[in-house]
Amino acid sequence: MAIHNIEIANIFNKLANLLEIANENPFRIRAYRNAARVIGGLSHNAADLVEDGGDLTGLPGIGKDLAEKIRIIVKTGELPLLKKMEKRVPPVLNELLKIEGLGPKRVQLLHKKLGIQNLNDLKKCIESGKLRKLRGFGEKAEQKILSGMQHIREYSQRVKLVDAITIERSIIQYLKKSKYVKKVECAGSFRRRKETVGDLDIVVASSDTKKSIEYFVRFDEIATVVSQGNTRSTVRLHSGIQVDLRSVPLESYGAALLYFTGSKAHSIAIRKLAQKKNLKLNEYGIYKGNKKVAGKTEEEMYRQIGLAYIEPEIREDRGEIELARKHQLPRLITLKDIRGDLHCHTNATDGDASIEMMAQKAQELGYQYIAITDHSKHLAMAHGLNEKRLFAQIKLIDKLNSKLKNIVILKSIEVDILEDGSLDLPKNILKELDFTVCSIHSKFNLNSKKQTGRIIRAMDNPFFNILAHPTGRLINQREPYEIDLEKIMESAKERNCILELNAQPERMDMDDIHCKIAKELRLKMAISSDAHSKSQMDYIKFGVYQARRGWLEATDVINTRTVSELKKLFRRS
DNA sequence: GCCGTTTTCGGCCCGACTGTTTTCAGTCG
Repeated sequence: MAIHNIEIANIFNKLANLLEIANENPFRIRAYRNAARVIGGLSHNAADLVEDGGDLTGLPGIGKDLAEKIRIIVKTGELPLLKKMEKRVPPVLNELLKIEGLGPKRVQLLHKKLGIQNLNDLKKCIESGKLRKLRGFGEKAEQKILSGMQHIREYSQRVKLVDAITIERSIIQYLKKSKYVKKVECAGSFRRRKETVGDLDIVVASSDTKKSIEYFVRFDEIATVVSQGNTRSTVRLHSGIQVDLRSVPLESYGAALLYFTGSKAHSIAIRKLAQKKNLKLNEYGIYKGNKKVAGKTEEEMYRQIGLAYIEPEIREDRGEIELARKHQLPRLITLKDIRGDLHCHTNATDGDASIEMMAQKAQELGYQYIAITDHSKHLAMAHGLNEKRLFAQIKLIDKLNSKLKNIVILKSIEVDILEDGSLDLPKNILKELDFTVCSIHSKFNLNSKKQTGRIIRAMDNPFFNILAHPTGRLINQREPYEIDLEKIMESAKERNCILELNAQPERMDMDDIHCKIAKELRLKMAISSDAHSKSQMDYIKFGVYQARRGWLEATDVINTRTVSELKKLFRRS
């Protein structure tokens, strides 16, 4: 069984937690956490690298020892040191760490002094008053732990970006009304446009940081104020999401924005870079001795440590710092580069607008073209098109095209890839289309070899153009189906096929890491809304965010091209 | 456990808030 990067990262994180509870060397613990982050953020499978006999010690923070441990995990699926630690420290203590307010030191104390092994023990100790007798615990701690125990599961899921946006908007609108707030922006993974966010990190520039915090905690969507100081505050909203607000003077705004945008890996890397140049970098600025040399803007901060400005979406320590040093960063695609949408449904199947209405929306967005891609007959529940109905739709589009001036409607279909790898409609009708979008809507549970083979066989069909939502995953709902995505990308490249970046907020399929791999393979991608209504065509922006996170430039994305360029691309031979 | 153009030993990113303490450890980001 193949070991994924995330599993290696989980093992190291678990080990780090146990070592911490066992009071081991904090720097050794940090080394494991760092390794977990590095492996978790890799764009290729560490397991493949091990199988190919590659050298892992080239990775930052991975030395001889960790490389060997990774090799053992890949070969055996487990790590002896973790087993050993689990004998020393009951692994259930790992669970206690998930309670807000409980860290390794206190969990260790609870285990040692009160013999607490699980949540139930902990609850009993609080009820019997044993807990507050412990040094360092009091009444407040009791309450915090009790409420923390209830929220372990409730808040564990990350929020989709599309949902976070509406919450962010209302916080920002509220803050902008205060006279103490000069500038405000949501930083963190929200600003990096990750597909999901854990919490919202708001950065404020203020003439009076204390007053701005006092204003913030009066926001009417707040359920509880977790902490409140002169420069920062943490709150929990009624929606369940946590919001951290940080308020700094205007001259430190850039530094605070940089610091709280992260990612953590990026922040640490640039901090180390500053240190090498004998500078100190923190959330207030860059300091040469006691003298502040930057802080007001992010541009100034980057410049001061010898880097070009790095867009938030790629601040992940995945090679961007080295390129910024050489001024060779990619010119990331923007929404303005998009000239059309290549995946849209109408009320002929499961959409809710007509072809004309969708075309009108495309014009409003400033597009040059829109492709109509309704479902094919196999998807009966969506009333998929058979040959006859598709033929009628083709005729209708021809008629509309002869009438319409500023927009071209491309004839297409989202055709099902059947279990044997054949397409759901015969070639004699597919050849009447401008191109096809092909996708899997059934038999999600085939094993990797079968599922991968199914897709590659489909690509052998000369009328196959774009593979839609390549992994089928639904964020927080459904795992990707088992496929060898890298093999599919290579096969697509060989056959002049294109992969879709599906911009539906719950799909965001492919993810950032695979977009970056596609770019490295020089494989072209299409960013598509998969809209089922006029308003959903706006989802294209989520696709652009994801593409930017995957380092894509306009040239990597086919729907930045003109109609005639596209038509040439779709002729595979 | 990692790392090195001051180092193969002795450092390791940095600061805020809370609660319980009476000067600071623990936790968090």
